[in-house]
Amino acid sequence: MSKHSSRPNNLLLATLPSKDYLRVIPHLEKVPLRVGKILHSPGEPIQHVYFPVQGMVSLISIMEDGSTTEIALIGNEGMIGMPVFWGGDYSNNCAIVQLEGSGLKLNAEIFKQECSKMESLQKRLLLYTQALLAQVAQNAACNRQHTVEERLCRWLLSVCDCIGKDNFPLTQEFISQMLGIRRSSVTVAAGTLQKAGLIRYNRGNISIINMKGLEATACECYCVVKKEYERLLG
Amino acid sequence: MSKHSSRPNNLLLATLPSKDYLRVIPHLEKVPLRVGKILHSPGEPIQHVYFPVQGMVSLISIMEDGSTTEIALIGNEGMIGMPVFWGGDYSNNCAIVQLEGSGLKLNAEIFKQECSKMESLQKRLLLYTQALLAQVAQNAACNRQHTVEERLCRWLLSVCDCIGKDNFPLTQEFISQMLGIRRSSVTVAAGTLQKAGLIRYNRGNISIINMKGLEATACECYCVVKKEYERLLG
DNA sequence: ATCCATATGTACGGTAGCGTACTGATAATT
DNA sequence: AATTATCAGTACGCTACCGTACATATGGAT
Repeated sequence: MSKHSSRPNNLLLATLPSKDYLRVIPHLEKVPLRVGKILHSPGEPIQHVYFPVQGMVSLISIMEDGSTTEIALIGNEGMIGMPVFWGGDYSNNCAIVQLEGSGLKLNAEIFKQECSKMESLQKRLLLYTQALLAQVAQNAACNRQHTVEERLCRWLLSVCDCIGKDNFPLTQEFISQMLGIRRSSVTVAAGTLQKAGLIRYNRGNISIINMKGLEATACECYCVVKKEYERLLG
Repeated sequence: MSKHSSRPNNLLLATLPSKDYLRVIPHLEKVPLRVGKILHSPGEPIQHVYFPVQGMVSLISIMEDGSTTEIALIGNEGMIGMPVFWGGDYSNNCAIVQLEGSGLKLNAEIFKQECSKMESLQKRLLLYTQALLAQVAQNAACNRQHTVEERLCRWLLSVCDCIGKDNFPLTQEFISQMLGIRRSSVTVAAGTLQKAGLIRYNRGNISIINMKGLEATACECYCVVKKEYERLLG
């Protein structure tokens, strides 16, 4: 295997120039990302940043009454702990692992030090910031304008892109918390999609059967965000 | 008047160290911000960035069907044209002036050049980025979880903070487009608030009468975002 | 094989907000 | 003063989704 292909499959890191890449790597620790693990909590200074390699992490907002809404969905194209980069140390959101995987962990202080010396990483993270914001902004509008079924389709497609598989273990309860809706609303919408032959549901396992069909049923937001990620992060 | 007090009342610029501040100022052009003026359009490279001094600018998302949703609300604490700073050159959103005012205009290329040489400005804009994202994220969750009346209260309070006055000219039609709802839904909600003695409405003019009462009726999102702005931008 | 926890399906009244349409009020224009 | 355009109030049927509750299915533990 070439030196290049031995790079971790996190796209932010993978595109660093060799010089900078070699500089970060000794500080990175490969860790498993287990479902339910909270990578940072609202209001608490972030101790470590993570570069996901596999799996999926959700950024969620939790209201006073406990209701949850997904703000953004992050996979191996991104980084967890951006407030460290921005300088605010923490945020009001919660980063939680939704699909098993692994990532590269880095102490926040070391990250700050190294980042300040690496223009390539800064540039990359600025672009990633814009992509992330595009996603969050689209969510804000989508939550206001689109139906449960449209949003569910969009979300399933996003998950699919995020982990690069067309089947994944997720309960309807889980999904309902991401979409900020009732569990039984998910059941109904998922049932419709299943009858239409777009997905198959099996006790906590979803398979995407007809990707094109899902895209047609999803709201425009899926494509809008996907294109923007491609434009910004290539 | 001291040299300091002659600084423009844009908080991002106002807090720069003197050295850097003096460096930017010759490039800034004071311009009026007239209602309806579009400062940048979706998908089009941003030519100028703006530092609002007075007035209010909305960042809005426009769907394929023409429906609009406000993503963020920006006043003299912020900057318009952040994609230039992030490196993506443009975004999918539209920046439009909602309340008359003025601002400082700066060519995007010059901004990039100067910004790359000024660490103080970069740091400040990174913190502002986090604040902006906090606002957008809260909107995403708020749009999902809260009622029209709660959101209207929140929005009115935000406008109030943004321009520092308790009365402002805004039609219900306008507000409905910001909140992503029908005009007549605004009428009903505003009517309730008026009967409760919290606001007064007069043919395109809103006065806030009972600020505390409005806060009590608004959702938590108002305070959450306000506190985060204070924490990050002090 | 049985039990149990977990996951999913279904039902039903309730309601917030929509789409649409029409009326009434106020300011600007002639 | 009369006309017009803009803005706000009201009404009404409709729909998507909620809150809640209960029934059913399924895989893992005993």
